[in-house]
Amino acid sequence: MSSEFSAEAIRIFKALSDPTRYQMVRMLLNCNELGCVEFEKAFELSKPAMSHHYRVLENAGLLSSRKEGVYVYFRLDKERLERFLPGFDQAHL
Amino acid sequence: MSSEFSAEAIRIFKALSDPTRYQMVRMLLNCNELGCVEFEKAFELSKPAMSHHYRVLENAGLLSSRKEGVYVYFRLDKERLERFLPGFDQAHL
DNA sequence: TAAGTAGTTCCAAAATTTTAAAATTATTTA
DNA sequence: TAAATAATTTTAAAATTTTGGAACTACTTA
Repeated sequence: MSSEFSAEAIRIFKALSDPTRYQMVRMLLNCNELGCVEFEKAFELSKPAMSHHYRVLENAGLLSSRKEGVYVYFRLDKERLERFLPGFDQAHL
Repeated sequence: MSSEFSAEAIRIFKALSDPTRYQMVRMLLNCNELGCVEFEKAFELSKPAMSHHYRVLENAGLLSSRKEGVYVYFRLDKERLERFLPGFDQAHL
């Protein structure tokens, strides 16, 4: 396994090692798509804090975002999740 | 999925989110058992730093240790790893 | 028993991560 | 165009993690 893969794996583990982000990913396992509004409702954090978490997950390649007007929606890259963490969806909900 | 599980999962992701510890676990996927001597040879870190990493992995329940005389050896709890990260061994080496 | 080696614990520092206030950007609508 | 709202970026602070020196514990052996 290449060291390039390792770097990616580490970024993914780091992304999932925060309770907020771990929960966000779990929420996205159920829903096809979720918006900032939903996430901000679920976690009692400021917008900048939430924005930071979106970015960490996006940088790990786990989230993609879509803008609809003034709202932003996120999707989970389940294929990538499955590649690095096969069976995550089964084990973690 | 219980919140107790989540807390455990987070501890496991945190444990694996450090490059040294991630590599340690990968080394243990191959070897049945490895000693501090081997780990200290593999990573250019001080003994206290290595000791810290052993503890983080043990607290996550991923490592168990055995003392033989003055030497300490570690084993990976593959069952636990499989429970929280099914297929980790396949995906990560 | 004294000396030596392996590993841990204590402590403080350096580095990183998490957080939110303030300012900014982008979009909608009055 | 001006006002309002959603989200991001900048900046700085608080919190956590990583690291290693010094001191300590445990075990072996001379």
